[in-house]
Amino acid sequence: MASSKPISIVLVEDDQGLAELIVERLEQEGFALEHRVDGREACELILQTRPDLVVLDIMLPGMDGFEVCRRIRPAYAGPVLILTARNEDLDQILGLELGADDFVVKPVKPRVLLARIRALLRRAQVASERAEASRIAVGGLVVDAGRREASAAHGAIALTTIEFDLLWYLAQRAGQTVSRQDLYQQIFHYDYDGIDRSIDVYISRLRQKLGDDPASPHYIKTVRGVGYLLAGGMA
Amino acid sequence: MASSKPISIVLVEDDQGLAELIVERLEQEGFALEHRVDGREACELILQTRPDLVVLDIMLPGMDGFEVCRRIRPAYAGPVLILTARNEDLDQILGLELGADDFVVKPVKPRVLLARIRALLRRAQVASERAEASRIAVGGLVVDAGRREASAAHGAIALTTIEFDLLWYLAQRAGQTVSRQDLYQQIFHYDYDGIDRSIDVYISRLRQKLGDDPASPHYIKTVRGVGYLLAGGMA
DNA sequence: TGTGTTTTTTACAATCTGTTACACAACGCT
DNA sequence: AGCGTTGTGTAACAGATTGTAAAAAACACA
Repeated sequence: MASSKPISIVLVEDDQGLAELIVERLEQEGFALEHRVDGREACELILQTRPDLVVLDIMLPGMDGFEVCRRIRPAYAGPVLILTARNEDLDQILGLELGADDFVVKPVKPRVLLARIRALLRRAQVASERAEASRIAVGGLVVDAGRREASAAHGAIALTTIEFDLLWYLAQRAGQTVSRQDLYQQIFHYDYDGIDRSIDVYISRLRQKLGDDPASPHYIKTVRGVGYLLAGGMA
Repeated sequence: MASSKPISIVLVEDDQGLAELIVERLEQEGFALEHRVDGREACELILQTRPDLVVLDIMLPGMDGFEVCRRIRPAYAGPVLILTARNEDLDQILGLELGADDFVVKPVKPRVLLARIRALLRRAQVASERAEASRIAVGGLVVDAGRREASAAHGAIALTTIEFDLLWYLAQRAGQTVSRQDLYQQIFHYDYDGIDRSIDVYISRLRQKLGDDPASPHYIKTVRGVGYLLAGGMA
């Protein structure tokens, strides 16, 4: 646990007494704390410094916690822990799906908060070790490995296991042609016999689900004699 | 949670005779004991395995009990019971505030030790129900181990024992595919025979309660040929 | 003991996978 | 352009896997 750089946490809380209590305890535990009272300032700080975790009070002057969460979420992937005074807020937190990872109801005991923080950090650790990236965006298409689904402008698209694996593999190599052999190896884990047409069938089904016309495809292009390629890349 | 799993205790004690006595008696009571003589080794073991309780002698070769306590405390939140030979040590224990939760003066009678252990575990239980990561928020869903229920935008959802255990296990691994085998092992505590369909039935009921459509599920996705996955991860 | 709930089993329906067949498109050659 | 050859798209089907209703068994509790 004792790594070179201390774990950084941004605390957004307008109650000075509580904030001090929390800061003191967490620093004592070896975390590097930054404390902000104002929501707008906090947003900036979070987006600039990318802390390992954010602790966010809902009731704030200027910009409330919900808004802060919404604002940082697109660009900040770390865990967010919400502090809330009233139980009623839970409905909102859930309803808004604003991407909080946990929440603690006030009054907060430092020990409780600490335990939650540790749990979140552990989860985040696991999540970040697990993959290069769990989400790839390419040409208006988002492929999400955590949810095993793709999203286009229309909305989420449910994919079967093989469909997803295929698309994921293509997405990781967006912009380059991927051979049938490669795809076959990847999907079935043994060599391509040169006869099997199943890859073509899955591609066909994928195109159907993505709303792609094979004659002039938006996403999955055919490379005759070789394989396929997912449009995108930065070429 | 898993009431079937035995309570784990790490004993750090260099007196072999006493150690054996304690180990024997506690194992007889159904606890899972790990015994270490060396302080440094003990530290490692504790931090790695996170036992439910630690019994720690003060007089140790290598690293003394005080030091062990200080070292593990930042990362280990469970109860620590100190064994001490001399009455004088009490001052130190109390004065240093090193975070021990109770202490027993040698010579130790196993019956006394047992009673203290039980008392500590009871206390820790209460504390952990409030504090420990007994709740996981993932993609608009909150799974609460304290209440053994889930909440979505609609509100709280009552779950049966198995339904909850299943969901909890999945929630802890949100974003990863979990095999049927794994789930079966976790729920029934013996190996999957490859025929039993009960996991599928529970998943079905969970989806029903969560309001999830299996054809394009929001929460629990099917990974054909393998198992299931709860959509999520961080961010 | 009776009543309501949860667990487990079973059977059948729905969906997904992998194959094949055939239609069509692209290419090469004359 | 005409023709054969090769490659790709996809409908259709059989087998495998998963979804779920329903019945039976086990359990909980008044």
